Amino acid sequence: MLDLQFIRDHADQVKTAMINKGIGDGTLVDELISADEARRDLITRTQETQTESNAAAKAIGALMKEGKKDEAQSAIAESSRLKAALKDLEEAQKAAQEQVNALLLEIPNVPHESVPVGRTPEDNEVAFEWGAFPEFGFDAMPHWELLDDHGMADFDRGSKVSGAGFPFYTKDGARLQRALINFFLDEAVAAGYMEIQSPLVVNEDSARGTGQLPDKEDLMYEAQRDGLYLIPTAEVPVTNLHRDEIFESDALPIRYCAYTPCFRREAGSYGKDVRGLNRLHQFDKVELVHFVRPEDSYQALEDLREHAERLLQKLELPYRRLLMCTGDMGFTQSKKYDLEVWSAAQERWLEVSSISNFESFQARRMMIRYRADGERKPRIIHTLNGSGLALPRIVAALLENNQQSDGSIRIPEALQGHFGAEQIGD
RNA sequence: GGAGAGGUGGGUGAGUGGCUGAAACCACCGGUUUGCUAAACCGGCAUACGCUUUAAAGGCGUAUCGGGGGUUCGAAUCCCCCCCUCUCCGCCA
Repeated sequence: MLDLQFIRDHADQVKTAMINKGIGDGTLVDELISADEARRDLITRTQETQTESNAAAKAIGALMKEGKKDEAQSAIAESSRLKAALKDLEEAQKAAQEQVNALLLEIPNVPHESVPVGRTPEDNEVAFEWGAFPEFGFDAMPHWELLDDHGMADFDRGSKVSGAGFPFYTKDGARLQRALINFFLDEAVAAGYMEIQSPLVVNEDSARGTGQLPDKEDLMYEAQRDGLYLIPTAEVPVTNLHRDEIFESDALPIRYCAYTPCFRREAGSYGKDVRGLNRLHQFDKVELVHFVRPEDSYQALEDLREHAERLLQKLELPYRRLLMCTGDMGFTQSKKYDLEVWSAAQERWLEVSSISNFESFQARRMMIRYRADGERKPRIIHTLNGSGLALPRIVAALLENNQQSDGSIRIPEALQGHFGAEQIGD
């Protein structure tokens, strides 16, 4: 969420941001500001009454001690009267606070000035392209056929055991998963990230902290009986790791990498968009998370992006980088890049990484702060995250792009050590 | 899952209804002393919110002793629910 004071001081800027993100016409901002005025008025009145009440209670204590029972008695009557007034005020104040909170949660983050204004995915800016599309002298097979030919995955039995979107990986398929996970983690650690393993379920507070609640509960599988959610991304547990903490100034930046399975309920479209590994309910991902000082966050975004891109280059996968436009970037982000790899048989781009700067939007809700040198008041930090990388579509592109005329699949050199072979198939 | 004991400021830890936003000690920051270090001594040291010409700073106030609710004129202290930690038992990778 945004800082209320910031919204008050920059109402027009926030309204423009909402319109550019395609979220309402900005009238919510005016509603919020007037709700906040009402709230503050009630707070002031409540506190004044509370002050009187506290003074009265204190006086009663003193009178009792001196044995002046009669005077104490009339003071108690006065105090009781104040208490009744206080109760009404407190209820009104609580309601006003809730209204402000609810409105505040509906105000999206403000896009960075470098973000292109636009409404649809067509308005995203292709900022960079790398690598050449492979040329085949034969009919290239989509990855689901390649998986099948090499016995690398079993979708049918996955459906039987769990449901659609929960494949088994088998033989070289399972080994390729393991190789990629290790490759991504090793690269991240070499780049200075601290490797951690996180819980795969989180409580409600954590889901709220990173913004999955209250609006996106349909995204997550829920263990209702225990009040827990299966994580849709490691972003949730890893960012919440430092919820309600105050860092010393020399503790930042902190950079984590974490491998986790991710669980997503989202019922997507049908047909070839969701064929094979294109869209799953459970998939594996290495996530990168940064906790940084505000002044460092845009440099950190570029560092994060470059790290993710280096992985694609090492895997020799043609990719492009999109700078997401205001309308397609999401509610909580202030700037976001997507990386998409070229899937040679499907002849389409597949999103494999999403890299975002949230500025203070997440950290404010989670109260993650740091104490700047010489400053008394703690400041909200900035958080960022990005995939480094998500596996299924990497596997899809890897298989499709590297298929050979003899039916075998070449493993990129950088991955051969982790995989333990130069190719799949004879 | 069963039984018991606990959760107080960065840490240890006092505090069983008004004198406690909270003793004391440690850590940390500033100062005095000092050839340097150490020691000693003095001072400071939570967070959020509201008000204050809301630029800071300062001042005033309110709330917070795991979380929520209740009793009371008044709660860290009494009652209820929940969460967490520890010990023992059970179960288990």
